[in-house]
Amino acid sequence: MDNLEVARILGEIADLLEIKSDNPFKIRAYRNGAEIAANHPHQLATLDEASLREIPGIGKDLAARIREIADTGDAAFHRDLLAELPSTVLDLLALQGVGPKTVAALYRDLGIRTLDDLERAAIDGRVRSLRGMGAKKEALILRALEERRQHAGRHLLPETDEVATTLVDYLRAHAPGATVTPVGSLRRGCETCGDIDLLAAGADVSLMDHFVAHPLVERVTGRGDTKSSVLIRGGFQADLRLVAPESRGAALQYFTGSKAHNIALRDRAIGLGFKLNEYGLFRAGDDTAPVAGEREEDVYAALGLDWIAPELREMRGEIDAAQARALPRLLNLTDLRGDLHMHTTETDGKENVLAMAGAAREAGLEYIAVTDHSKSLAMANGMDERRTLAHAARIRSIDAQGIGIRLLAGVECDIKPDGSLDLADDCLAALDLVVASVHSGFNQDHRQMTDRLLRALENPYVDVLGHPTGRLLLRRQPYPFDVAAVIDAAGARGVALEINCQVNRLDLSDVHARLAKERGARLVVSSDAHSRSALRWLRWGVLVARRAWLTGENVINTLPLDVFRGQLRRNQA
DNA sequence: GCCGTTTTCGGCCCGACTGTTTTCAGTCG
Repeated sequence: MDNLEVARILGEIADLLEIKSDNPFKIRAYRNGAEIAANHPHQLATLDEASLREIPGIGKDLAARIREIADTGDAAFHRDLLAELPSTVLDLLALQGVGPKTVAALYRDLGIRTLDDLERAAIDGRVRSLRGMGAKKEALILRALEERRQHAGRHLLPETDEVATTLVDYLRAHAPGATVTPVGSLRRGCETCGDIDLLAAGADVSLMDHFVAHPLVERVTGRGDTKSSVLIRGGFQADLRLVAPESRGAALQYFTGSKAHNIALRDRAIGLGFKLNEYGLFRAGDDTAPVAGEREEDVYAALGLDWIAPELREMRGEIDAAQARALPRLLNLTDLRGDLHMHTTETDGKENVLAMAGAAREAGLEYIAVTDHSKSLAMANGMDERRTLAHAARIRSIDAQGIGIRLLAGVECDIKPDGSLDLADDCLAALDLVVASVHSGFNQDHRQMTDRLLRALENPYVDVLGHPTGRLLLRRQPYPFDVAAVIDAAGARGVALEINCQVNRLDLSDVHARLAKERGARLVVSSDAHSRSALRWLRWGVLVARRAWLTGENVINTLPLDVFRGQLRRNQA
């Protein structure tokens, strides 16, 4: 019983209570409990009730529920709720614009239990018969259903990584002599993954028996000696492929993809008188002795190419660059010296400045900017000018104590709908760094949103444009605006563009970040952490940066603090 | 459901936006 499963059940309880219009604070307690479980560094299932109760936010009831889940796999309270409401209504809740009240009304008055039920009702015009619903709401629901369809079956990268890691560890334990590696979109670092592809080289066929018997496996959809497919709880498909050790490199290459990259590579092989498949690179007409196959590097080398990092294998020019020996030296996580976007208990973060600084120091960072929210974000307890300056004074006073990491006093300042900033210029000027972000008014049209962002960039105290496109992966498209124009304006004014590492944002995307690099804009990779554990997310932003062909030189928070400060827009001549 | 304690009860981040209204309910963040 891992923490994620505990979190899933607590989260479902919260959702079900919400649909039932139960006490909002009780709902919050369960939701908070789910978040605690998902982010707790230790296995909750190994803690007794007294130890669980020591965790802030876990009281008598939640401790008992977590113990029950750990011991029995579920909680009676959860089962009772599911007896009142079918679990399929939880799918409705995931639709953009559909909340618990709507779900409750749909279920109670129209008997809608599933997404299919809802789609039929919306098409038939039955949804508008409900109090408070009209034609627009119906259209909204149909659009949300369509968006969901586009994303169906895909999962966020970290979620996929977590399940894959569980499977890989398990397979390695059952095949100690073999090498087991995640391949496919996960190895390429794609922002979302459709399935989990695993490669085992040098394992006995019996590994397949272990694979299909894994406790997370819900259904076995294919079972062979070299390839098996299963459905994993949580909606993942996972494939395991077995190859001989001498084919490991070729198989890694083949199963990592992308498809387009592989087609181009095989085409190149043919042109050079070879044949490339998952078993090796062979001279045409001779399948017996491979030219390369054990090491992936050798496959590329035999084709006259430098080894290409998996993140680049998307047919975006990597083969030409590899042939020209001109591939970039990609950014590494250890290159990052600073993190420029994080929140504390001053607004909606979970930890105080000192705790966040300590976690960043432990993560090996040399400096951080503390950037709590500005006043427009009332739900996050955003700061007005007075609080912003007082907070900055506290941050600087902690910094002055010398705590082994340097602190910058910043703010994440809202960009208002007209493009003005949420805090007065003299306040922004008094800080070390300002991240400016859009958090509301997403429904402006292309022209309005472009003007809004361009106007924000004109403010001389804006140093970084935070999560520039506002997208939420698998949930919300970027707001419409002229991305190239905004990138150009940022580049011209010396404003850095953020790669936000929140796992459902990853914003800028790889494609836009690469555009930014090509247009000469500078970038930063920032965690947007609201808790200590979220600093780990920097890893995902680095993957985006790598997929964007970024090197350390393109990302200014790789610089030592004194040099970095000179690169901030506010400190430029 | 959790928390604190001068309080074992009473408080718990709440404003913007939308679509439905005729003064508000629901959703989002």
